[in-house]
Amino acid sequence: MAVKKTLLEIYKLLYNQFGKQRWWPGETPFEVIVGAILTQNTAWGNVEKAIGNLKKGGHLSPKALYTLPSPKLAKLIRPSGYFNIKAKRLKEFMKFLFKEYNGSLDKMFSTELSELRQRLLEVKGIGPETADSILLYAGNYPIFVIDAYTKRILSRHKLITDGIDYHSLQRLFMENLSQHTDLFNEYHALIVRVGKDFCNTKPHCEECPLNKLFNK
DNA sequence: GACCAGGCACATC
DNA sequence: GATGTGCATGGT
Repeated sequence: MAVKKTLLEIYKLLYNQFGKQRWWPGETPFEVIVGAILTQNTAWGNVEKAIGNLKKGGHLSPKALYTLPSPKLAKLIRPSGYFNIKAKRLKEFMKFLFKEYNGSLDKMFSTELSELRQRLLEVKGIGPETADSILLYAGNYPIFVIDAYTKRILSRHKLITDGIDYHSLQRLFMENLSQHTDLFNEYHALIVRVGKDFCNTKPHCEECPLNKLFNK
């Protein structure tokens, strides 16, 4: 199986089509983390509104968010949906950050990759995708993020079976690509890009640029 | 008005 | 261990 070749071809095609994505859309590592939690099963546009509210109120820093009362937080992030549960999840992360690293992202991100990943997964509300988004896009660790688009696109083009689990798919990418943060960063961003533009819920997309690779 | 979005935890079988 | 369900807003 020429998986390695295929994955690289997909990357090149997407890169030529869309160019550099320069992800994550967020100004600071902390904003990336907040965005990663808020975007769970939610359209990014709604997340931007929520983040805008936090920014406007001066709450978008570890200390500020740590001390912000949950009900107030929930109200501010209302546009991102699931606001009660997400307020709780953000608070869980803040408790973790302050308890384990004294509120310092630098300290947190000086932890070794697999250890930090495991610890993040122990925080209630942080699952595999959120943890990996935080690690890759806020912490610059070389880890590949899998999301709904990744599964949908590969499955539409019959490269994977539908029920594949997160870590199997993550292994597929990571074992067949060079372990570079920049590559993982761009690749996932490009997948989201082509996903948003072409591979949405409408069953088939004739215009999908990836059709070129897989004899339609 | 239905359907969906860059998940996750928890209940139930 | 697999499958189902609640969480909620805003855009198409």
